[in-house]
Amino acid sequence: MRIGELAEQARTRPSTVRYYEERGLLRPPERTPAGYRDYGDETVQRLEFIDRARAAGLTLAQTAEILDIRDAGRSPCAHVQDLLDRRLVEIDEQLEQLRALRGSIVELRAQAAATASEACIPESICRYL
Amino acid sequence: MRIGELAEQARTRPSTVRYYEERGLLRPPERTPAGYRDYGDETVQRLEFIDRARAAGLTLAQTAEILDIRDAGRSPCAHVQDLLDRRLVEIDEQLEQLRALRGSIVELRAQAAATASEACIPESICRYL
DNA sequence: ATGGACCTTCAAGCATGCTTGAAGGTCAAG
DNA sequence: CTTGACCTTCAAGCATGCTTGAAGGTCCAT
Repeated sequence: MRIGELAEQARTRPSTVRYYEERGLLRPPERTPAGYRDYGDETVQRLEFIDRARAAGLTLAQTAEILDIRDAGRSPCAHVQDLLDRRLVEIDEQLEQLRALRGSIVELRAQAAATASEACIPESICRYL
Repeated sequence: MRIGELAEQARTRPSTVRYYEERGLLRPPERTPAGYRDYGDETVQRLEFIDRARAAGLTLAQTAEILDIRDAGRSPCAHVQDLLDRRLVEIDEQLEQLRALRGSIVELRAQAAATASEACIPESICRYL
C-alpha cells in the first residue's frame, strides 16, 4: 500500500505519515523499486493507535516512547498507565487554573459593574482590568 | 528612566519591553542623546496593565487593541467587556474539553483494569489505549 | 584608558504538530 | 507522448510570547 492509500485508510494525510516517520513513530517502510514507501495493513492499526494516544492527550514524544517499548518486544502497559496517571494530574492542574481564571474574570466583571464609568480614566486605561 | 530600571519596576525584562514596543503595546519612547530609550513613570502602569490583561488570558494582540483604543482617546471598556465575555465562553469550552478528556482517561483505565493482561498483544500495542 | 554594566539593532531559536512549497521523479491512461 | 495523479526530499512556515546571541556603542568609576 502506498502512502496515499495508507493515509486515507487511517483518515490522515501523507505529510502527517512522513512526519510521524521522521519523529520515530513509524519505522521506515519498505520501498518499491521506484522509491515509493510501501506499507502493510498493520500500519493502519499503528496510525489508529497514535490517534488514540493523541486523543488521550499524550504528546508525540510520549507516544513514540510507547511504540519503542512495544517494538522492543516488551509490554508498554505499565509505562502507559504511568503516563496516563500523570496526564490526569496535569489535567486536574489545568482544570484548577482554568477555574481560577474563570473566577477572576467573573470577579473583574463584577467589580467593573460596581464601578462608576467615570472611574475609567485614561491613566488606568480600563476599569475592567 | 532607562529600560533596565523600567523593567525592574514593572517586574519584567528589558527584552520583554522591547518586544512589547515591537508588537505595538508600547509606543516608541523618547531617546537620550546616546540613543537609549527614556521612559516616564506612566509606562510602569502601562506594563502593569499589560500584565493584568495577560493574567485575564487576553492575547498580546487583544491587549494592543485595547491600548490603541485608549491611546486614540476613547474608552476601551465596552471592547474589554466584550473580550472578557468571549474569553469566558472559550474558558467554558476548554473546561468542557478537559473534563471530557479526563473522563475518557479514567474510562480507559477502568477498561484496562477489567481486561486481562494477556489481551495486551503486540498487535494492539497496549490495552490501555 | 580600561573594565564592567548597561544600552543598541537585527536575527534566530524554543516548543508542538504539523502543513506547504519548491523542484523533480514515476506511472498509467488516452 | 503528454497529461495528471501520485510519489520523493529538503526547507521553511505557522502561532504565541518571548529569550538568546552576535556585534557593537555608551557611560561611569578607578
